[in-house]
Amino acid sequence: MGSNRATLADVARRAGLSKTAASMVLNGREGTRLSAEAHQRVFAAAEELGYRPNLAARSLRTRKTATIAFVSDIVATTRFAGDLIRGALDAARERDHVLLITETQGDATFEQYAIEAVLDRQVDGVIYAAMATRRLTVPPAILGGPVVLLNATSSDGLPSVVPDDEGAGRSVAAALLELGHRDAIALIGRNRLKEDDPEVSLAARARLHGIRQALDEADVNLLAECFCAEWLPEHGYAAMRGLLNKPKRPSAIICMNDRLAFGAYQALGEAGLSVPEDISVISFDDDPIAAWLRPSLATTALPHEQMGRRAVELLLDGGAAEPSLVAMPLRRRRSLAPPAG
Amino acid sequence: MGSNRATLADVARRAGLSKTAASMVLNGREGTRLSAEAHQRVFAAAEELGYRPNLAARSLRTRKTATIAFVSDIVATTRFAGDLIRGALDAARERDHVLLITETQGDATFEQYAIEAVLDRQVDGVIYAAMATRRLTVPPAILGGPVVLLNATSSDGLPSVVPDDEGAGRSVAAALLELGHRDAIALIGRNRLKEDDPEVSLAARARLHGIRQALDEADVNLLAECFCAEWLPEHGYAAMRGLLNKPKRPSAIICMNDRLAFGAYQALGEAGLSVPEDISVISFDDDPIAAWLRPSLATTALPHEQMGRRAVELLLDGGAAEPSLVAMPLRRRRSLAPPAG
DNA sequence: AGTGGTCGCTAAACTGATTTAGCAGAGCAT
DNA sequence: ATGCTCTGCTAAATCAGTTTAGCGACCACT
Repeated sequence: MGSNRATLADVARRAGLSKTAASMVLNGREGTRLSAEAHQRVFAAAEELGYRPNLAARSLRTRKTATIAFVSDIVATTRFAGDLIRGALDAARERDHVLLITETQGDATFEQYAIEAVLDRQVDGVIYAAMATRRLTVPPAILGGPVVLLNATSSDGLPSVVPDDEGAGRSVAAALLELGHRDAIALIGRNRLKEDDPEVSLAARARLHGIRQALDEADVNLLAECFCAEWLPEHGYAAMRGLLNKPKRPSAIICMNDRLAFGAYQALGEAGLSVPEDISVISFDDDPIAAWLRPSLATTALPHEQMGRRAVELLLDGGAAEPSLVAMPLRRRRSLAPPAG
Repeated sequence: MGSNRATLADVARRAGLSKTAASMVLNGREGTRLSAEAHQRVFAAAEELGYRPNLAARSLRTRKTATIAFVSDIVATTRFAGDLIRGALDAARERDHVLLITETQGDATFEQYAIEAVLDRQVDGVIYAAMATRRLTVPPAILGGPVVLLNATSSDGLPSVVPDDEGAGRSVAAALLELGHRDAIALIGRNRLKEDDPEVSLAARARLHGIRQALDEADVNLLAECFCAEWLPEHGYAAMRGLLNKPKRPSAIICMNDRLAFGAYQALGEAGLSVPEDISVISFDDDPIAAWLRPSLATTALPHEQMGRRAVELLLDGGAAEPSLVAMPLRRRRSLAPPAG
């Protein structure tokens, strides 16, 4: 692609100057003593020839490629990935960079390949992204240059970007307390594995912690806590059915994510109960289905686009090594109401 | 990143040979007359030094970068995008290529920028992808090299990859006919704009055509056809309510996509009707929600991963200029049953 | 002895930029 | 006239590969 493009030498020749002069003018180098007229001639020549520098040649010399690698474990299985990438893409464009994307699929061989591929291309930095917020170990090979962890933390003291799940937990609990819910709040989605193993999830523990903190402050205890093997609709459905079989019916449900809430809605619908008149529901993530549900589901949004953007900013503009928390905004929707009379 | 890496000159020196020899051996050039022993020494030296070629230097000379640009309008933000990208990523890796991703957001300025950015980086080819299957005009700037259209066609006679929506329409109708549905099949999701303007959508027209074709062959007419301004749950909900208000209740519903079907489910649930005992539902796309619904929704899957893969294959291995259709497999799920006796 | 061919290998050019080191000429002071 | 600085610019090296052209040694044949 893009053969027969004008080179710097062409520009210099047309301007009647040397390559050196042309290079300096086009790069806006300060402290050079080229005349105003020389500047004019170079700019004019570049313009006329439609000159665009050959970045391969430039980066051979400068070791900069204006390219960032976005290495992730699994892009495809979650549709949140798109927003992460989009945020990164936007921020990269603003800084005149592009994104080289690779996926490891959690496979060591693929990871090895992905890392070699990006290092061979001399990227200026690596964003190492995880699809589930978790702690991980960064492959040593990429530590030679700038690295930012996205949706993950590590023990290497690298800058990282993660959502503020604990804050989200507090918001969620506060939203219910505010409406007057107190002693009949149930929680769906406890999960030992996710809560105890930071390499599986950091979100579960943080969300739970935030919820507990806000409830404790108001001196409120949870009515019930349901454990779920996974955070999928079918588990939310089963948990909700279980709750409805108990003597005391909850006035509000907190689901650990929107898919669980979706399942809970199904169980409530079958039981002939209506949201929010009979039971309020609130959850986490702001999955697209949250807005599609009837009634629309109140939730706290994972700020993926902002996170992607922040990661690029940290990488290129530099930033502290401690984790950078991105707020999860509360989306108040129709699934919330004060407890029934 | 990756400074102090061994260079070809280092390898050559260690092997006691010239750069030329080392280059030829490592590239497996045929017709060269280097001794077996020279080969050994070069390979050993490269291995020992952990040599990896500097791709910037190589591509400066060869004008190949082993990099493909993935330029899309707003693909990266939709939940299907992940699969498109993943398929492309996999196929690219198999051929030792990587993907440079940019997004135009349908904005001419961004598109200009994206195209310059990838051309400046001397990519070996461009995959130009659209979020909605449609006809579009390719920016002339990228026509200098290989281009493949993904989820789109154009009048430029470029190779392209699109889903077989017409075939999917036939499968959907056939699935219902097979179960015995005949005179009470309703369609939700007619839309003039999508059907008539190929720059908006190619899917609507093709799906409709496929459905009609299969029904005509069986000499069956649609009971009703509902027009929807958009293909979102709320529109499916409204359309379904409208259908239930009519004297003759349909035995089966075809929705033009899963989001419409989701809305239809909501209306059916409120009306106290059950799927599939009272009404069968089938649709298009295989959105993740299709499997989460209760009962799970039968649908035809958009083969995004395969499409992404095919696009890379066409680009690198060459292929015919006519559109390459990728089959949309039917997912038989619980929302289908014979019409109620 | 001279010629031609093959074998195994290398020197040097080349890709297109950036960057270092330095040159020619003008102006000024001594 | 000499030395000095300043101005405005350029030659050449450099980055790390690929590729072209060709060299010296050895052998066979006339």
